[in-house]
Amino acid sequence: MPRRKIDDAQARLLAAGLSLFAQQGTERVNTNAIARRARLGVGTFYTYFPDKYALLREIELRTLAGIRAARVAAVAQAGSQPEQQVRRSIAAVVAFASQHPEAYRVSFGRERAGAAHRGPVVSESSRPTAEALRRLQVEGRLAQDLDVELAARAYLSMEVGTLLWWLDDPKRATPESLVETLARLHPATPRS
Amino acid sequence: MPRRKIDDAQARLLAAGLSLFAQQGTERVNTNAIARRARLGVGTFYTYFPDKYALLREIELRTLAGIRAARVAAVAQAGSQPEQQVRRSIAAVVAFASQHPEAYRVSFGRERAGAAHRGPVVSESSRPTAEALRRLQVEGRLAQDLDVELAARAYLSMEVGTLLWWLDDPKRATPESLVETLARLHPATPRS
Amino acid sequence: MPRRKIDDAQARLLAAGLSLFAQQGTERVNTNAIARRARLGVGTFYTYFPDKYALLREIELRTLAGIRAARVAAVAQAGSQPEQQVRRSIAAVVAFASQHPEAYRVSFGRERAGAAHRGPVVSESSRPTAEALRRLQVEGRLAQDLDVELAARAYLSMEVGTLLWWLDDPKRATPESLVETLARLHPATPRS
Amino acid sequence: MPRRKIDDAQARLLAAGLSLFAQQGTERVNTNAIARRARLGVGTFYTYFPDKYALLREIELRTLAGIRAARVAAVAQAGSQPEQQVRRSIAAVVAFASQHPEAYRVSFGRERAGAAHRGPVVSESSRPTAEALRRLQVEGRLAQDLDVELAARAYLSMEVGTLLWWLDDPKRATPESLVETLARLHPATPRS
DNA sequence: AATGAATGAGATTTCATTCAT
DNA sequence: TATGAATGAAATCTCATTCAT
Repeated sequence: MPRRKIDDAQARLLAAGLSLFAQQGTERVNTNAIARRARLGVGTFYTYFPDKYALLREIELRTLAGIRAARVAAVAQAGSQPEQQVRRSIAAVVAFASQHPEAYRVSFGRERAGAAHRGPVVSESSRPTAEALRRLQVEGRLAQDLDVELAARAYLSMEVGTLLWWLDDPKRATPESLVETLARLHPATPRS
Repeated sequence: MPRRKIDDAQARLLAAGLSLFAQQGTERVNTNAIARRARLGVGTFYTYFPDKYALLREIELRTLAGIRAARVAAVAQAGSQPEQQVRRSIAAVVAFASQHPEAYRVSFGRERAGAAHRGPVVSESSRPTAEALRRLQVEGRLAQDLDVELAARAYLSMEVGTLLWWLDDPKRATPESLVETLARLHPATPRS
Repeated sequence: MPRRKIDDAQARLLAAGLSLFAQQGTERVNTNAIARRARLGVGTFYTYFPDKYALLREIELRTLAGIRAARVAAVAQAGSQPEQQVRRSIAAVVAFASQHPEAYRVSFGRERAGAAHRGPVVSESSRPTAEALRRLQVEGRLAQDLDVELAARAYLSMEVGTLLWWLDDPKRATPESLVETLARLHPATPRS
Repeated sequence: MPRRKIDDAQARLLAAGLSLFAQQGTERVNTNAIARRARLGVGTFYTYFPDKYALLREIELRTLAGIRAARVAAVAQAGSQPEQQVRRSIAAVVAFASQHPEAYRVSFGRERAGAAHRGPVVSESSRPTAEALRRLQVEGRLAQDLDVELAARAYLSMEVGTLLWWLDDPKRATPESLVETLARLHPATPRS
């Protein structure tokens, strides 16, 4: 009997799942296919995940964590200027999506929820963005009557939607123009 | 066997499908359930639609047409001022989503296209928005270097994403604040 | 409402059934398709035939009657010589199959029986052949110990099987060579 | 869940299919019934065969192989005399049909291939018979102008048709009379 | 007599999950 | 732990037949 490190088997299942979900869509993929792709027995799948959607959720959580880390690092590198922070943060997400297109699409894509996919739908928290906007408001650099919660949520929707559209066909735009456009439309960015 | 007015059966199936899709999600609903809800025989479903996704597509197309019509009417009522047009157009869509929450969610929701849903995923064309932006650019009322195609697509993502989030729990915001926020973030809206 | 002569409707259904059965096979064809092809309402089918297999049976019976008539005419034209009669009879059947390939294939072909096809399977009676052989036996022109019933049945199997094989691809042989071969192998034909 | 010897399940399915096909006909039998008869789950059928017709085809191929082997053995046992070979070969097939009536009927019977049965319809190759006839022709023991291909095909049709007719009711003839009659009508057999 | 919308029994097929090895 | 043959609930789709018009 094959003896691999536990993490090896789990990692193989995650990779297999990610690859198949991205290629064929969440619903068209079944657990047997994931196990086969991972070169594991069909029963082994259930040693690591209770079902297909648990694996999907794990992929989503890891993707979210990756994006969060990328944002934090980018903001840390940026100076204290809000505009600089916004731009760096956006650039970090665009880079992430570019480097992990499968993970991004599987985690945020339309072809995503599933028959029995119950748990809370994964989405980036709008908290950090909302708080950053509030800080600007306090400093008087942003219209006082803007609903920052709503604006933060709206901005994130835009970011996700635009990146998914871009990943559908990366020739649609350069990463630079994406960053530029998203930055300009960001609530914190002043316009002429 | 029951004889009803022609097209009655189709209308019943559309209504039943919309209702069930909205309640349970595209994948959890099967054709038998739709037919039963419509008080029709299981085979009758297939007299009107080749499969579940054809019905879904029809719902989507009707929703799209409804939104388009609402936008056109709103813009026609607005004067020639671009800002007024933008705001009216947004208000029209918010009203549509508010009045047809099931149709909006089923047509645009993350609760996704699904397994065999092949046809082109429905999404509003970003054309009209892009052209409106371009006109403003020509008139010098919008930054010359903005990528209007990209901005239009980004704006629509924002609008859809925000409305879906709102419909998940309409207490999250008033329709007025939604319109206000979306209008402010619209690419055509100048900021202080 | 269309008013046609009764026989017209029945004839149309028979023609439509023959054509569809030959093209697609007995099982792949359904009553709705037959009615549609006959340009009649789906319900009209049941005015003339209780089900698909009744129509099939009617086709078979007509085919058998046609073959019988052709044989009788051929034998009548032949003189009193048995060999001449055999050859003419065979030629008549080959001509029939050649002129009505659909009817022959539908009536005798392998792709024939059906789910609920109950009635007696259609096959040419071996009676006339057996009696002709018996007459030859009495006259001392055929081996006394030949089982004429069996021989007659065997010959008919050969004729039908060979003609079906031929109709599958008529380039396989000329009608003349078919007649020649079948005649030579006929029990009544002397060899060497 | 039950664990049986590998291939046991396949063998059970083949036996169940043969039995049911022979009893009720190819079309009246469904995969569920086959699985049930084999005392296996409905899904197990699809582990071994893609559909009903794959199982049927397997039965046909095995039948064909069995007949071929029986013929080869019989001819090997016979001496070098052609007539002896012909008679032994026929006797072998009659014995096979007698011992495996279900397999013979299912494989060759009018109770036809059916709806979706696509693969090449099974039939014995007429090659060996044709070549044997040609050899006799070369040796001058058979009329030079006989079309041996056609004669071989005709003979096989006769054999199959006669055996099927016999199996419909074995009281119709003794195996010996069948062999005798088929042998006499065989193209290679001289007549008085 | 003719129609065709409606019907629902029944067949096919998939796949998450189990469990003896 | 790992395995994969076996399972059966459930979904899709077909089509012979009915019957109000």
